[in-house]
Amino acid sequence: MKKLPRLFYERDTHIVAKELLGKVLVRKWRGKLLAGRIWEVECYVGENDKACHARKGKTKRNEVMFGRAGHAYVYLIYGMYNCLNMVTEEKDWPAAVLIRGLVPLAGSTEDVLLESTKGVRNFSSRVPDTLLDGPGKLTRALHILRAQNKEDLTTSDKLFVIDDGWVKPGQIQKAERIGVDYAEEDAKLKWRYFLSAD
DNA sequence: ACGCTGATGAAG
DNA sequence: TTCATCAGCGTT
Repeated sequence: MKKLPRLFYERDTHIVAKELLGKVLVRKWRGKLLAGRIWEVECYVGENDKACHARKGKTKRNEVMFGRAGHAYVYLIYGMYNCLNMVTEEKDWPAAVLIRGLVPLAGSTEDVLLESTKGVRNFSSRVPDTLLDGPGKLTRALHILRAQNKEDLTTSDKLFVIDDGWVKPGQIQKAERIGVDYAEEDAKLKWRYFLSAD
């Protein structure tokens, strides 16, 4: 199965976001394969988006968003959690898709995920269904840290996305982004996309 | 509803 | 150098 190519990411952020739903995020860590199906995402688009980290221009933290599409943007939030984004669109147009939720894949993957989270601080929840249902939780479970910032998802063997041919059930749902109350009128934009439970 | 936690960027 | 602010999570 092939990694999604550069051209997949080098498009309108909303198209990339919606097409990422149902794809499989793969992380290789210490010889283990950790994976989940992407279920919920959010768009952050350009310097005019008041919720986007690039709203005040390029900084050391967000510079990867200004680069080529297909790279990972990983940052620390609330001093405790890492968030994973996929950089989209053309160079110098800062935009990305935040990965908010995954569904563990059936079979051994769940066991591997559980095994990989043993001993991780604050990891009291051991139920697979609740392991990956938040942007900070999924990075914790897949061991995605700021060391993975700027990783090239189109060439990396440690972090990438594949299309396994799975077909989405029903329609893509749409809602306001979470936790962006500070973004004034942009807080109301329905730029969160997710699949409904089946 | 709140505490945890520390990088970030803006102010001084 | 200090300070308020966070794209969250878990427990009350």
